Amino acid sequence: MGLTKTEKFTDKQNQIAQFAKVFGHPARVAILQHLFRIDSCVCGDLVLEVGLAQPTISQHLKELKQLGLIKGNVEGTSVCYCIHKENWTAMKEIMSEFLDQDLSLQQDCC
Amino acid sequence: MGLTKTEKFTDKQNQIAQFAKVFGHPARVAILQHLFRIDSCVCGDLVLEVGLAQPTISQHLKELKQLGLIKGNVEGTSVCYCIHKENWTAMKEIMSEFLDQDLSLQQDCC
DNA sequence: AACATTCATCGTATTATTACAATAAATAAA
DNA sequence: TTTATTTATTGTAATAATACGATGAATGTT
Repeated sequence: MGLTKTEKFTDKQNQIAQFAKVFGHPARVAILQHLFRIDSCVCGDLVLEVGLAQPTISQHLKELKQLGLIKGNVEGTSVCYCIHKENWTAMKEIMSEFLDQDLSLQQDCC
Repeated sequence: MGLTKTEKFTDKQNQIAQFAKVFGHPARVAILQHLFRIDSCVCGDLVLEVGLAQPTISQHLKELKQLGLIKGNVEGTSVCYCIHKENWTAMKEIMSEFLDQDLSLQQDCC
């Protein structure tokens, strides 16, 4: 069917998956890393930086924006993007809770 | 096209995306959480726990195994799965480096 | 106003992912 | 050996994701 059965899972599980999915493409990872590296906001040079076509970058930016991880600000003819600090921190909280589960209890039976 | 242009990105970026992608489905999140919760290994009751069909679970387990995040051990007619501790720790290292980028330098111009 | 620049959106081809029925493979139990 | 149990694999239908050309929208420049 190709349709994720969201209703079978908890809100938390769906939320983790949603964040993870947006990081599940190297272009979006590259975009975010670039936004972190450049301490001011950045616009269309992401196209040059990442090396994909402009509509493709725009599409990836849209997904990052929809999840709230970045903000976009129109500045004249270009658009300035940056990390959404508060939301990034909130996301990190959720992802860390998942990633940092206690391994010491694990039996490693295999 | 629908084909990720892996060659445009660094190994690190592709690796981050690959780990993130496997967490990008709530069923796999649920499977991993269950493997963490149960301090011994677990087999086919993941089907009951998660609520998807057996071939679907088997497919998700395969992906987690291929990335090295879980191990599977045949025990009689059933298979015992558990977290691969070392690889999980290594993955966490890589993901943390990405998630924990320094926000304090960010200008928040938008 | 006319043109240029930058980004978003639309349309669409291609590939990937998800889910499951059917079936095979492997082992245990009778 | 036959039967049951458990998991993996195969095949396939349906949906999602990726990428980009073409085009539109918005603003700046001349």
